[in-house]
Amino acid sequence: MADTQTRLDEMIARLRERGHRLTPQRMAVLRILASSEEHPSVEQIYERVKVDFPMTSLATIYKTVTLLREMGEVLELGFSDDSNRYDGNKPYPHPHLICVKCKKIVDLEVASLSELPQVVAQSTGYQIVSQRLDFFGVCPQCRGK
Amino acid sequence: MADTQTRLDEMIARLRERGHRLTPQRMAVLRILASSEEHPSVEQIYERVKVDFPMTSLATIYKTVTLLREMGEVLELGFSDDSNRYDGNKPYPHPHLICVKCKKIVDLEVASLSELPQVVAQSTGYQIVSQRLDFFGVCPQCRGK
DNA sequence: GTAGGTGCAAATCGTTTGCTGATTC
DNA sequence: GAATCAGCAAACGATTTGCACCTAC
Repeated sequence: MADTQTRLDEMIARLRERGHRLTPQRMAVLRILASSEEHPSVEQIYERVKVDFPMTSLATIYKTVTLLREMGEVLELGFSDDSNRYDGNKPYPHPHLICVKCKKIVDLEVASLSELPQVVAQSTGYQIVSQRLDFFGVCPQCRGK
Repeated sequence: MADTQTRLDEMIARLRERGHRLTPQRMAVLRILASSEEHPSVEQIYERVKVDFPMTSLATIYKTVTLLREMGEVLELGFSDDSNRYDGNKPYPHPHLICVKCKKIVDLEVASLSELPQVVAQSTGYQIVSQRLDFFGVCPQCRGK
């Protein structure tokens, strides 16, 4: 994975290109998304931003995250029964492993998964544009309890 | 796939076992879920039930679908940005192919996908309890336009 | 007869939007 | 200085819930 600073600079550059402003609140959101491994929810980003900027509103976090999603700089993992989660490190579709107990989400590195889109496209005639590969389970930490 | 009547009888039996009643509205929902290939939304089920029972309310459909989901007799495909979709034929997790244009959802039969849970479990130490494998693309019909 | 179901309306919850005043460039 | 952004509150849309009446068993 690219290091945090590089990714942060990348996102900043993309925003500037598009003529967007870099407010302190927005910078805080970018920093969290560039550095976090745990695929935070908007609410979690909000709580962390509030430490430095207590006046920040939830709507502002939503607006920045939505903007980044539309720019393709953040991957949204939507859940119909829970808050959506966001990945600013690898903003393209990739497999995830989700703990049903602690809700932790980690990236899943399994070589055979990367060829799936082509296999599916060939065997179905669909033009594959995206994918969502989630495995739900109990993580080793939660199993121990 | 089991034929519609068999699946319908199965669901009816499971409800009876649990002491649930078979009202006309509920029967209509069961029939739709047992027979439909297209993974209908609650709203779509509602529209079809209303043809025969115009007094039916949306809440009733929701309650029946929720009951069946909790019993494990229906698979819920949740979408954070759209209505959830339901599969009463194969109520266990399996891969789907989703057309991003017409929203059609079809089952995806690719042999290599079925071994994935074990592979993931072994390589990660997680105890896999479920999965969600969705491929998004443009179906052949929509590509033609 | 009674537990469970229906229909209606109100509540919920994550997310989005409209607007006004503030701020970045 | 002007366009964009922040903050607030209200709106949204899918789903859930509370409750009074009804009906399958």
